[in-house]
Formats: sequence, structure tokens, C-alpha cells
Amino acid sequence: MKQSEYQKDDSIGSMNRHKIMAAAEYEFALHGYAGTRVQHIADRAQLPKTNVLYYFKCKEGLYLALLEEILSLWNGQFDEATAEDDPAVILAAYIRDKMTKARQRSAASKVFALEIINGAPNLNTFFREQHCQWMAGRVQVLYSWMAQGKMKALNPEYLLFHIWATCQHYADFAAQITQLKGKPMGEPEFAEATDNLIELILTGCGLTVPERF
Amino acid sequence: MKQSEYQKDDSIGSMNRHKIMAAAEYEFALHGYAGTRVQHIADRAQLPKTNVLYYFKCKEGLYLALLEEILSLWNGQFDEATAEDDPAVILAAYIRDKMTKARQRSAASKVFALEIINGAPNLNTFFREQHCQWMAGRVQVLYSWMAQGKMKALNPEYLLFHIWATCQHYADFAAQITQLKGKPMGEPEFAEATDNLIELILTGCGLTVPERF
DNA sequence: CAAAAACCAGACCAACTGGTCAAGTTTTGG
DNA sequence: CCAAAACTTGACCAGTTGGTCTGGTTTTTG
Repeated sequence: MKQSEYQKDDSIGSMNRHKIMAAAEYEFALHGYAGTRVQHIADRAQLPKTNVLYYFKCKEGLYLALLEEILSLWNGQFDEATAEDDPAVILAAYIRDKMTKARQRSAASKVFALEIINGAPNLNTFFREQHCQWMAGRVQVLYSWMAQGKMKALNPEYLLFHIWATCQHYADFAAQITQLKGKPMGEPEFAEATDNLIELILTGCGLTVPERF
Repeated sequence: MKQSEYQKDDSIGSMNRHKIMAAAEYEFALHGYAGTRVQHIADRAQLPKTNVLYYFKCKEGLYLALLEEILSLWNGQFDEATAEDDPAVILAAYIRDKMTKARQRSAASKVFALEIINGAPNLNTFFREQHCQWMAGRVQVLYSWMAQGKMKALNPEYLLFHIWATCQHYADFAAQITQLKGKPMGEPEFAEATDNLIELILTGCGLTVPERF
């Protein structure tokens, strides 16, 4: 029983909390907030329903806790890029990172997507302001890259939207893609899609794909 | 009372059916299938709830009817393109068409997106086969364009996914975009986004944006 | 113009579901 | 070792919701 500084990770409470969150992520992603049954979350977590309500006051509380955890995942290397960096390297890494997350955390991605489609009624003002600030910073970096002639002049906002859209698509629309390809996308397919996307976007920005990628 | 050949369009029944479908599209898009209340659809259609159940056997029947109508909208000019056409013209028109639909039928787009995210449990095999055939045909045309040297060699499947993803994003994630831009996208913003997207994708495919666009 | 078909709508209900309660058992900490 | 805190769980309930039933009104049609 090595508890070290993180005693909570061993406690029975935090273990159950974690199991419940994982089950909730799966259920909410598949059925949406209203379509998800607390009972089903409990079943998936292998706990009685009452136990779920013991750890999280109510269904909405569980959903909000999950949403907050998901939002904290949405950060990446691009966050610290500056005007001095090479846009080709930064953007390629950003796209690669987003694609990896789309593959590994597709359920989280779906929960987020559902929240936005429903009008984002549960994203508090803190997140919104934080998000806007992040955006403003990235737009400035992109503008300075363009001013330096490092890349083609495009509207940076739309460029970011296009990157998000494509990466998110591989998580959210996996069912459609599986249908059309005849089988689910595995690791090699994701790698190919990622390379294709990097090639498409970077070329579209007037950049050359870095050799190291 | 000019009924011409379409007598059904004047009948009180089809008018109500239409009102209900429009209300259902709005409600399902905003709250998902499970989160939508038949009562709310009735309220929005300005009819008593019993009337909604009169025209459509049940909630699920209404949803399926709506879904079928939505699927029939998802066709465009690209459907008839051949190896002889100019890929720049065809793809630019395809993107423009998809963006227009994303703007004008955003609720329909959201209902479709929700269905896919939930694993597409209501898309019957007919639609699936039809969809796969469409895809196979388009992939062949794209391959022949590439073989003729008309455009850069890319995986055509992923190219189509990227186009769908970006256009759909402007409908489904409108809430996020509105938040980040500080105001909802109007017609001029959509025009700018469309031009940006066409520029990005066509350049990424090694094409030049047609002057006429 | 009559009767049949289509349409309208209030009252009602059975099933489901989020959430509570109370009575336990286990774990923790001094 | 013991008491308090944390955890577990079956029984239960109140509100909601999709859907039915019945009796009526309007529209269509032969």
C-alpha cells in the first residue's frame, strides 16, 4: 500500500468515483444526458444505483463533474507556441495531438460535442472566458507568422475551426466512417488519416510538411 | 384554392404534418431524441399533444419520419460529376453547397449528427448501402482525376471526410463559434468561411481556386 | 345532403426514473 | 480497541411522460 503523497488514489472512495466517471463518460457519450439512465451507469460501474447517488449528489452533478474533467483534457502543445516558432512544426504537432486524443478519448469527445450541439448550456462563464483568451492568443501568433511571411495569409479563426472540425469528426462520426470503410478505424488507419490531414492543411497554408513527421 | 397536381399540400392534414415536422426538427436538434418532449413539439407546432400522436403513431415514428426527410436533403451536384469534369470547379461547388446547407438547415444537420454520435441505431440498411455506393462512385472519380494529374494524389476517402467535417462543424458547433467570435455568424461570415475553406482544401489538393468563385 | 372519413382534444393511466430513507457493514483514526 | 466516519444497499416514492380512450366537430365524397 504505497500511498506516497496521493493518498486519495488508493482510497475506496476515489476508486469508486473513478469507476463511476468512466462508466458515465461511456453512457453519456452514447445516449446523451437525457437518454442516460443512472441505473445503467451503475450497472456499467458494477455498483448499485444508490451508490452512484452517494458519491455524486445527483445525475446533473455527475454530468457536470465529468464535463469539467473532459474540458481539462483539451489542452496541448500549441498553447505555448510563439511568433518565433516554426508554424509547420507547431501545426503538424497540434493536428497530430488532436487526432491522438480523438482516437484515445473518443467518448469524452462525444460528450463534449453533444454539449455544444445542445447549445452548451452547462459551460460556465469561466470556461468561456478562458477559451476566448486562448483563442485570442493563438490568433495573434498565427497573424505574426503570416506577417513574417512564414505562411500564407488566411483568416486564423477559420483555420483553427477547420482543424478542430476534422479531428473531432474522427471521434464523433466514427459510426459513419466505420460504415463507409467497412470496418472500424484502427491505429494504422488513424495514422494514415493524420498524415493526410497534416498534408492537406499544411499545404493549404502554404507550408511544407516537416521531414520529422 | 389552387390544388394543381399536389392536392396534398393544401389539405389540412399535410399542413399540420409539415408544422409538426418543423417543430420536431427544432426540438430534436436542441435536446436529442430522449430529451425531447412530445408536449414541447406540440407547443411549438401550436397543436395539442394528442394531435401530434394522431398524425404520427408515436414519438419514434415521428423521429424516423424526420430522419428520412433529412437524409433526402444530403445530395448535391457532386453526385453526377465524372472523370471528365474539372475537380477544382466540382469540389469548390460541392463545398459551397455543403456550407449553404449547414447554414440554412442547421437543425437538420444537428439531428443527423446526434444520430451518428449515438451510433446511428436508426439508419437502416437501405440508406447504408446507398451511402456506400455513393462513396465508392465518388472515390473512383477522384482517383481518375488523380491519375490524370488533375490534382494531387491523396486518399480520396479522407478528403471527403475532411470536407464533411468542416462544413458540418459550422452547423453543429455554432454555439461554440458564436461564443468565440462574440456574435452569431451571419451571411457575410459564412461567405468568408466558405471562401477560406475552399482556398484551404483546393490548395491542399494542388488545385487553383476557379475565378468564377 | 347524408354518411363516412378525417380531424380535434380533454381526461386519464401505466411505466419509468431520479432521488430519498433508514438500517446496516466496513474502514479509519486516535 | 472503540467510536466515528465512510461506505453499502434494499425498499420505497413522487413527478414526469409517452401513449390510449372516448366523444365530439369538421371536412370530404358519393
